[in-house]
Amino acid sequence: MSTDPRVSRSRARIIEVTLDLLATRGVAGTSVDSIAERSGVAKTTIYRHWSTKGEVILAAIDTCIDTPAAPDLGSLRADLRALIGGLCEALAHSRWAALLPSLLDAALRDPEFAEVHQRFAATRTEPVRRALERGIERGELPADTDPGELVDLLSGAVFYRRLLAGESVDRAYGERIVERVLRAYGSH
Amino acid sequence: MSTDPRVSRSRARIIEVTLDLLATRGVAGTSVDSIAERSGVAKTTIYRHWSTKGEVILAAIDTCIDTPAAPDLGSLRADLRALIGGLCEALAHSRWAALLPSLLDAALRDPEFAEVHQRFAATRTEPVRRALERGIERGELPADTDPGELVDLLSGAVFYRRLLAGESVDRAYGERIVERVLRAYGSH
DNA sequence: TCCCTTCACTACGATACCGTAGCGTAGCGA
DNA sequence: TCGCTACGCTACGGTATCGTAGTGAAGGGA
Repeated sequence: MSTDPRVSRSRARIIEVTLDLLATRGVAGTSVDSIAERSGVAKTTIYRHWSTKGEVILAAIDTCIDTPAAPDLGSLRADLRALIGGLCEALAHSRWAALLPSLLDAALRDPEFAEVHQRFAATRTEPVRRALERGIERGELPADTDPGELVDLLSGAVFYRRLLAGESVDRAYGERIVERVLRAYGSH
Repeated sequence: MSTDPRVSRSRARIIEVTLDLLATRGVAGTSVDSIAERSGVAKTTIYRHWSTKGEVILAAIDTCIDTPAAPDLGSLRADLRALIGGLCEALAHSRWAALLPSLLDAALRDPEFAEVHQRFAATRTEPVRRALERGIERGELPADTDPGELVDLLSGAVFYRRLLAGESVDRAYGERIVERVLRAYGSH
């Protein structure tokens, strides 16, 4: 009952090429024909595995979700430096970052894409939220701190710089942002 | 040498409908045929005014650029509250906000769209930068303050909340962010 | 009034794309 | 070895889209 190696090979090639095309041409610019051509997998085979273009693309994007390493390092500062620094690196190098603008756009008009984006965002935000709550419990942050606002400030700066301003971000930048934001909450 | 009223009428209708379509269907989903159909202006007429679909869309987007009111209110806090509050309102209600994700995506692959987005971003950030420089001169901010970092934090939080998290932003939220960020720079 | 511009309309040609059908082949597992 | 499954290939039908051509009507300015 194990999977036919031909199946997994086809699927892998299709997903791989689809991700490449998504990164360079975006969701709207990625066609099934181009996936077939670039992957060497016949178009009919693609439709044997997924019944619709949208499903292929969603399946490909789904493979990009990477849970950020979220260790409990014992202090809010250390946790945030690790998390936001990691976010910067992901935004600079990961596949997800390359197709994020396209995903964002698609999510506006298609609930299925919206759901995938939602899942991405949650995966990224959740560890930050947990670190913040630990910080509140430890007294590193005021008890009435709004975690959402902090997430907006931390993640926002990084995303803004990368997506809106079009500049690069690295771990050092992320750590600078963490230091600055912590100061706004009285953490020294 | 004044313009034929028929010309300006056609142009206005085309731009108007194009903006509507861009907001609902995005850049990729907006076709010349649909613009013609919805506007009542013949497709041939559209091509009399612009030689390419891309030019029509760029012309439409161009009309969305609105320079934010940038008064010198005498204090950094007042200036930022006005500017970031205005940004929140623009993100919540303006046409530009509705087509921003699509523009962002298009800018990744087309230098013409990138240039338009660049102009948008500059129009928005420039007044903030100037307010920050005035704040540094007045001593409301440390002399070695990096204005870019502040812009990232202020605008970033707002954009992140609206575009990435998909929640709404209003003037009150913007002002909260301003207060929080100012605290990080020792302004009380 | 009269001429010139702009317009709407229909009809194209060309291309790209989606999703399907049929057929013969090659690889997998028993 | 042998049957079954997945595959590649070619060829469709249907639709959407871009951009162009030609014609006749309507609106604007002198």
